[in-house]
Amino acid sequence: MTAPAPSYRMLYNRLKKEIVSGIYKISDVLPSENELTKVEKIARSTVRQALLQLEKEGYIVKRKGKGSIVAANRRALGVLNYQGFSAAMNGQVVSTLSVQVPKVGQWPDDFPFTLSAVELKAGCVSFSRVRCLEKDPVMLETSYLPNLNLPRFTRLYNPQNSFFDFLAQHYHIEITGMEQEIRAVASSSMAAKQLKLKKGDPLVLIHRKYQTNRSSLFIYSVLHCNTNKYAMSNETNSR
Amino acid sequence: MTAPAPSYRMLYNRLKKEIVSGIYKISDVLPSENELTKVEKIARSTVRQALLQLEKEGYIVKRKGKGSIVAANRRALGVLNYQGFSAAMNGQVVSTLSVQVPKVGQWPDDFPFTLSAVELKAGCVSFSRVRCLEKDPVMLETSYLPNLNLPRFTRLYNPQNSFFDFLAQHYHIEITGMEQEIRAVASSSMAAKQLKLKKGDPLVLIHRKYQTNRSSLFIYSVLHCNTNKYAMSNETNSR
DNA sequence: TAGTGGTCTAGACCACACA
DNA sequence: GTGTGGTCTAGACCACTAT
Repeated sequence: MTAPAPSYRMLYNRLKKEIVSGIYKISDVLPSENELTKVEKIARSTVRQALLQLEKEGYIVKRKGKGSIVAANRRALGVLNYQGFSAAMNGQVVSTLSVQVPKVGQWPDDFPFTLSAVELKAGCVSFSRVRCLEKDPVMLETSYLPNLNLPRFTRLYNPQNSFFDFLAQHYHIEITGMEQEIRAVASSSMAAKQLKLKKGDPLVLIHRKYQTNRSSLFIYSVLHCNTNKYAMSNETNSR
Repeated sequence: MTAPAPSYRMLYNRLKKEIVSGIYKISDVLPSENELTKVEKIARSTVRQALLQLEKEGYIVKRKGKGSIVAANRRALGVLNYQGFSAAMNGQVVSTLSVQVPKVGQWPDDFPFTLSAVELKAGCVSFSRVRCLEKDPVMLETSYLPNLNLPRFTRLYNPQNSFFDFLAQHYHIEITGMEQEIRAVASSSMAAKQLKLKKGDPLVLIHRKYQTNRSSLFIYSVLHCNTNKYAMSNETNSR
């Protein structure tokens, strides 16, 4: 059903795992491109494709003459992550609280994305979590996905664990892209409560739509972010 | 002094210019990779490097079996752009107001980035502009750069025009990367006035540091964004 | 001087879109 | 079937970093 992962993707996954799990630590240097070329028995441009993806997502920075240096281990795909991860990494205090366990229901009436007829008919599985950095709640995340070809999801998934890792292990679903919209809003009483803010305090509100390797499966997230203490940051490079 | 641009970069610049200037319009299909390979007399992977950069910045989307399709013409490098560009593009109502013309002075005391001794000593050139979409002010942008090897900048540069284009044409300075921090804040009276908001309304505040092809030259921007009508958006893809 | 990442070539086979 | 972008190979020369 799902296509076999291309080899650059497999190398990317392996390296990402080794960074996140701490086998490579911050400021460590990854094996060089030539080294990986030899060991993995793949062409250098394929190695570079994997490293470019890791760089794009902020796991490594590449320095000419030096190598690929581990930067931080992000949780989020793509663009926005929490600044201050190095501090968080020293203290290791990153935690996740479950606010609403996965439940099956209808899509919200005010759902901020347009849904296909198939998605609408399938109904919706949703769950909410609060992410904390150094015990400060910084993000309230509600995730939505269509109730479609995901047997036993609500029973098997524990929101304390990585959602994307779970999807990969149980259903061979991989995230291949994302689009998002970012706004500043006054916090609702619900969000304010979870993030320990006063109602009306400014929040960054992010709507995300993730693409996956199942071409018609999309995953949606709504994020409320308290940026008082930790800003969101990212980096892009052209060459 | 400045190195000659690599050929993928030259193709990237040419295509970007042709998209921004309207030679290619939204939903037009660019010449195929094979076509560009022939015409430009460069290898396909070099063509792909240029197109990948355009895709990363949102100028095009690539579709297997179809081609590279023009998406929108962004003003900003990299990550965040204003949603609703298609609407803006139909009406063509994108305008820039000069709030503060370029002036030489000291760096602000509360400057949000750490500066090198050289930058500090050189002093600072700054200017402010308001960007409007459909006559709605959506962004107040203040740009800062060190007063260093940029002869006659304050006399020559007109803030109505593209800053990056000006840097490229007069000094051969190209933007090669960017990092940014994003926060939600309550608007100051100054920002509220320029963006036609009430003081205290939520704003997206962005601090940006741009890298250039001059290895020790950085350009800084502080953006206040009104996201009531137009959200900021972006897209990332892994494959 | 040796090793690194950056750029580039000239091919190849594949899955997908479309007529 | 033809053309598209996606993946991949096996080389090459360069600029930069470190010793």
